[in-house]
Amino acid sequence: MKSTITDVARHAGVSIKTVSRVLNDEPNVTAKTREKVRAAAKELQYRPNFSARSLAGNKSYLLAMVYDNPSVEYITHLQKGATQACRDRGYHLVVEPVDWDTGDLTNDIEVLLGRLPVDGVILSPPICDSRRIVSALEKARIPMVRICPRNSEMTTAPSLNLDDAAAAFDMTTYLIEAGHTDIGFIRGAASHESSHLREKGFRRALKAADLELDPARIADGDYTFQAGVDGARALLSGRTQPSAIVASNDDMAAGAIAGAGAMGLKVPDDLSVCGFDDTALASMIYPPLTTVSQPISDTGALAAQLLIDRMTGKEGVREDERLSVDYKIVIRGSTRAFKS
Amino acid sequence: MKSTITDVARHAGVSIKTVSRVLNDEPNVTAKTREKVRAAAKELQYRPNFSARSLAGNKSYLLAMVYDNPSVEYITHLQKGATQACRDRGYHLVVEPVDWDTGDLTNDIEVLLGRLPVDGVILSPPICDSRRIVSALEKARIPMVRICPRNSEMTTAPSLNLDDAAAAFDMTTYLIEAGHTDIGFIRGAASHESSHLREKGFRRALKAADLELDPARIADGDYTFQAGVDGARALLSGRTQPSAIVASNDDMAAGAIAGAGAMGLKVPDDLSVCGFDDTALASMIYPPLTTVSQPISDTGALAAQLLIDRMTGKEGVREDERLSVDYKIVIRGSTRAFKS
DNA sequence: GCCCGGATTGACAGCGCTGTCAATATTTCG
DNA sequence: CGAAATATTGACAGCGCTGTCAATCCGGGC
Repeated sequence: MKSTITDVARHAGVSIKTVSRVLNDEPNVTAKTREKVRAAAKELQYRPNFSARSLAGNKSYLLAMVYDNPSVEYITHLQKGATQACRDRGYHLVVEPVDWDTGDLTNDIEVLLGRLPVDGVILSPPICDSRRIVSALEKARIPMVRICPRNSEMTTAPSLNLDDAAAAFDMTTYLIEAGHTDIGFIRGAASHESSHLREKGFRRALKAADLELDPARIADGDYTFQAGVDGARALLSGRTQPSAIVASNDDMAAGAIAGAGAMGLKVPDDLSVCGFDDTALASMIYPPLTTVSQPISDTGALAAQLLIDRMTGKEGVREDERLSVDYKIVIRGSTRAFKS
Repeated sequence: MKSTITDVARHAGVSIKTVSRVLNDEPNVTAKTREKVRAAAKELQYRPNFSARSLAGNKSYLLAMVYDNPSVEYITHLQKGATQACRDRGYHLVVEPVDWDTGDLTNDIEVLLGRLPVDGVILSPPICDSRRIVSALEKARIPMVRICPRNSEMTTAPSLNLDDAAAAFDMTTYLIEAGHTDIGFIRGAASHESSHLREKGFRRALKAADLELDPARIADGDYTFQAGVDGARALLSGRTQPSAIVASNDDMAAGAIAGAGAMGLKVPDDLSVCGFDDTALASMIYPPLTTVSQPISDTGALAAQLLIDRMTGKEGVREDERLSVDYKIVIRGSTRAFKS
């Protein structure tokens, strides 16, 4: 039933090596031979054996995506994009959730590397900033791509960056242009680089518009709904209140809306609130969130692509790449022009 | 640097076959030999080569999880549980999102099967009900576990069921006991078996309490937020209004709350609303949802476990299993006792 | 027509492991 | 105590493929 490369070779009247060449798109095969082999393979419904290929060629055709659990949506989209890119190239994606806090991270990775010979690793935040993991991978000479790393100097491995600072800048500027001059900000988790970048963009936008920033207008947070509730409460309980709040992600924006509601403030009439990430939640709450949409799925695809092309020695892929992906501001119902 | 089984054998002064036996926990090795081999392996930091093992043993130590995109949370939790179970047993999980609607499902699967020799497949809803996929797997003799299949007769492969009907029954009964007698229901997507079971449980609970069901109290839906909005609008715009609504999932419950709000009804004072699944959303909206919590992650783990144990020929795993996993009703703020 | 260089093809040796089965050690029991 | 039964170990042949390198083929220049 299951045909091997030998069957195909016999069927096509060539050597197995030639069949191998055709299947791997190697050069030095005449068009005619190539055709003959393809036909034979097709007729026999031949599928190369994964393990044999891996063993002989010392490649696994497997990429691993290592992640803690930043946000289910984020991960799912990343995965979706990455799998798609893998599939197009004959690769597969193995998922490896690890535990940043409680688990034995290093051990997890060692087990992974030791046991499964993946050809490359996609590191999503905040894992991409684990020095131990990165250096373990470097030592094992396993190619990797880091997604939105906090510290881009840590390694020469390529990374994909969403320009969080620019996005936060644009979002804040949008509020300013809508007339808001007193704007609060709720920070994300300090362990994510995005938190810092978003805050930086926010500050820069105020400065660009010549607006003072009262330190009391910045509240700590950790990307959870509850942090949004608390953040809003902190920001709104002073003697004066900001007319808008920029939350560092959608969950916190939702929390901020809830928190404001609990204090009797209506969004967007009494307070504008905007989020970040354009998660499903953003359009599931009332009012729907004005937020920043980033192409997560494309990012995942790009990561896989980069990794594979790099291994395959494709052109145009230098060491040490820093790619940026697009974003856009999505304006919905949670923000409105300032009215005094 | 990288040690092979031969190195370990030499180091321990035994044959490679004996090393192999120790590593695979096979019988017929004396405790002393076993110890010696273990020590040697440890000292050399030996890691068996995945591909070689797969090739020689005709196993891949890989499970695939095939899914369409029912809900990101659902999938993420399923994955989390499954990976964990895999890791404990030396397996890995490959994710394979496929496109139920637009894509070429059969082709996707064939490519998967042909290219990657997975040892087993976990089918999540609604993929588990694709006759073509199931029979393709059967033909290829690849073990599978189906999660919440709609049609349990389709194959003898084991399946894991969340007892949706019982959960809906309990949830409805809870509302009835809280004094509600006029209860509306918003259906899930017809393509998911869960939708039908949840409706069945709802109906059964009414009957058990001797309550009439007005057909107008059932609204169609498809598990999306918008469907909840529309469903609520439909249910509430009649001459009389129900005092509670059971939505078939959390997203729709959130939609129902929004829809009711838009009509001037306050939840839970004017209307009780409950959801299903206990997604993160459930505690992120105001009021937080009364909902049904099901151990999705455990289900994923169980699925992987079942698959692996079955292949390994473990005891206590019969063909044709139908396992149920627990659920519990989580009462939060979106429901309250009926007041006339 | 003959020789040369490059293009094409094939023979063969593993990759690192497991399955088979035969060889050897150990135990059991009459 | 010896033979038979059983437990433990090892030799060896692949698994299906790719890398290496040698063999063969082809076209062009003289």
